[in-house]
Amino acid sequence: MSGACKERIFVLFNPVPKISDQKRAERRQQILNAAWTCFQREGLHATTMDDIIRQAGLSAGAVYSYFKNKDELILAAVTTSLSGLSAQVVPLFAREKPPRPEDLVREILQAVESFTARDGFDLKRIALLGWGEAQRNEKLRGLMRGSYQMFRGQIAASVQAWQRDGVVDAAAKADDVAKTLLALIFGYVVEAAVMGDMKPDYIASGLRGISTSRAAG
Amino acid sequence: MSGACKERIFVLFNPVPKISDQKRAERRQQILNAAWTCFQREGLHATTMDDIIRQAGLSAGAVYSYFKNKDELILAAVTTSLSGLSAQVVPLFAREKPPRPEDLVREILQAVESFTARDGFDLKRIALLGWGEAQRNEKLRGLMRGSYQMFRGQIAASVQAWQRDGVVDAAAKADDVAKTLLALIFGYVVEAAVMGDMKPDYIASGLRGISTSRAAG
Amino acid sequence: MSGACKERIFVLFNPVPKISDQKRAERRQQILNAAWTCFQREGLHATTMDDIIRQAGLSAGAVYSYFKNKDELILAAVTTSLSGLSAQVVPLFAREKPPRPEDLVREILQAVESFTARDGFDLKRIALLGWGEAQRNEKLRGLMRGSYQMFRGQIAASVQAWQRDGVVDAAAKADDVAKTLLALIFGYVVEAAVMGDMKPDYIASGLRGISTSRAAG
Amino acid sequence: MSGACKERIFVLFNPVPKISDQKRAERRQQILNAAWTCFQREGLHATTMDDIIRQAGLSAGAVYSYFKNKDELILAAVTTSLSGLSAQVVPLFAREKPPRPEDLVREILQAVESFTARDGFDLKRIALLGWGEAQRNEKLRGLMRGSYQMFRGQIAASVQAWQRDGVVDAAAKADDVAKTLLALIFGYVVEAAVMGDMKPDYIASGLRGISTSRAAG
DNA sequence: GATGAATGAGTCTTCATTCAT
DNA sequence: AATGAATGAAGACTCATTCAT
Repeated sequence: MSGACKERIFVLFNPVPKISDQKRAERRQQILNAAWTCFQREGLHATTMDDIIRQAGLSAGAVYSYFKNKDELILAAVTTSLSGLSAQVVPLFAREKPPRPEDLVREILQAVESFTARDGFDLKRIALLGWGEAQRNEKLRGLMRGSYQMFRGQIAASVQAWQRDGVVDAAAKADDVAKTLLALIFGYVVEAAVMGDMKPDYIASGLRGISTSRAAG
Repeated sequence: MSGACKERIFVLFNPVPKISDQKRAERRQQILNAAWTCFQREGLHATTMDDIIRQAGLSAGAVYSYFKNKDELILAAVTTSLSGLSAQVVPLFAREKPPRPEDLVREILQAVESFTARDGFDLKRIALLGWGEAQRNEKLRGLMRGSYQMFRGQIAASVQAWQRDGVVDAAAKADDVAKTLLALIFGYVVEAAVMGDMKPDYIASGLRGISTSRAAG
Repeated sequence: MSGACKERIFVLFNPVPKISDQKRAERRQQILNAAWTCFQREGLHATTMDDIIRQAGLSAGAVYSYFKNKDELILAAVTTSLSGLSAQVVPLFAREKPPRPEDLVREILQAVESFTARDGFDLKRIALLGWGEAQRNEKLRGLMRGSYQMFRGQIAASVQAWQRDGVVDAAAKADDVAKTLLALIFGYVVEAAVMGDMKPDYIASGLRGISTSRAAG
Repeated sequence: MSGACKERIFVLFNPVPKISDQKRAERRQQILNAAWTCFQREGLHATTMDDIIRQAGLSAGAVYSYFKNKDELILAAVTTSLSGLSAQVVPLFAREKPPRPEDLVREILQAVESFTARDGFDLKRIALLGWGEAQRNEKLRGLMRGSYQMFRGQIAASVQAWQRDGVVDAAAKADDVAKTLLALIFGYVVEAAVMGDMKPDYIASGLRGISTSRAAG
């Protein structure tokens, strides 16, 4: 046995070929991108693992080394888009004083738009699919509720600030207003996905229209 | 007794075994109910035909004699719930003068609730799944857009009435307000399905809260 | 109970509606025609009972009252065409003296053509399918062999007549010649069905060509 | 020993699991053999994919990775046997001078026999089934016609050689003779498959018998 | 670590046949 | 006798996942 050969064998048994953490993260993201592309095109369950594998340009084994099974990939695809969106929205609530309701909503929707518009597809559709999936997937539902609960809380805080400033009726229940604004945001996502003719400005404009005048008939 | 006799003769000369139209309609509805139950429990594509067949208590062949294939059953399940809902909502717009925005929205949401609450399940979930499916099913998307377009038009007409009465800013674009209110309705469905803690009143209350006071900071 | 009613009931239990034998035979033929049409279009096993039922313009029950099951219908369709063909060909052998080989073959092929050309389809195709089916259906194979055995015998008798007249080499084995001529007839059916450019005259002409001259190279 | 070492390193850098082309071809042939066995036993459409899968000793998925669907497998089974047979027959026409008609026919039939006799079954039956299938399968019919057209052309060339040598009447139409000889070959296949008592020699003998003597009655 | 061929349980759908009316 | 709705076993095909190389 020659020295050169020994070296080689050493290489064989040494865990050197380990991919760097960064490389791993990139690969994972590559798979998630492929999954998003396929999911938004075909839906969560009508997409096959093979669709995703081919879209990612990897081998089956490779994909399965990043995600244990399809359910986990679905979960990751939905929650990642959820958390990514949260990350975009959170800073909007960090300001000392929130802008007027219609402006806050517009900013949130713009954040949604800027985060969801991927090259070639639209993450809003993933949200839509995710909501449907949450009906049957307890884990996802739990994650989702937690995330939205937090979001609602932040909106409610803004509402209270508005109430202090007289922008919103002090007698209103802040929680109801928060639920209403969250519905507006969710509804925007649906309407944009289904009808296709939506822009954040329309909602801002509509919201201003409703809340401006106030004489009873 | 000639009655019994007549019956027999009727049988003799009438090659009957054709099922009555009413019976057919009932059977169809029975299958649709089974499909709704399964779909809202498992999602559109994760539900198997066998699930539906067993839930309906029929044979495979029987189900397939009412719906050509799974896609058609999905289409029927979604569009039927869509049109059923329309039927509930349309009368609300038939009145000479619409109630105030928050009241109209509350009534619409109540109609949604009363239509969607089936024994044991909730058609709002079907709507959610239907929106997701519309992303990949052109026919469904077309049907859905037509239906919602009409709905929007009716809301816009109410908005114009409100503008005449000074309830809504006359300078607002009625279409934007209509889009906003539709978003609110869609969003309510999502939030109710995902979070589970919604009632029409919350939205009515929240909407009133937003629109009452009006002094800038 | 009125008298009229009794009469009616009498009618009910009396086996009057019995269809006449002739009517029955006509119905049977109607079904066979439908089966032939479907079989030659789609093949024996790719044809469904429903195809035949619809083609015959009858109900499932009606068809099943004439043929116990699909296998029996296949058997009847093939053997009927077989025996029908036999009936056409037999008279050709009844003459005291057979015409020359090429003429006998031509006549047989013409009989095949005239029997098989139905309006809109071609029973030669049924023969083709029948031969294939005989590979797996013992009963059909037995029937077929018997029929062809008899046919061969009649050809062999003609061959012996030819040999007495010096038209065929007296040293030849009559059975071999008979087998050869039968092959020619079968082959014509195949070639006509597959290639589509065949006429009895071509075979007669070819046969004459082969058998005329006789100098070795 | 560095040999073992080299091997390992080769494995390390070469992402192999792709099956070799030869292995693939073998697998394909294994499936085709299984299909032939099943088809000739049960017919094309009465054979189930499961029959073939079990006969091949493979899994469903494996078979489907070689043939897209049943129709493609049928097509491949028939055309492969067609082209395999062609390959056997073509050399017989490559000689400068064709043997006498009965000898050429005998040689062709012997080639048919030697090619079609597989261990345990007989490809002639596949030909029979293929002819039936060609009635309903346009693609197969096209392939088949092309192949037989070419075959006919080669026979016609032999006929012309015979005519130059005075073996066949110079006045005969070479095409008719070719069609006749092709019919003889097809018919042999049918008669052998259906009656079971055929040998190439019988046809050769019969053909000689017909063509030897020539005095009219 | 990486590959992609192989597996086989599971899915959709058809269709021969029956039988209540 | 006649009908055609209903049955459900069986067939074609897919696809998530594994594992030998």
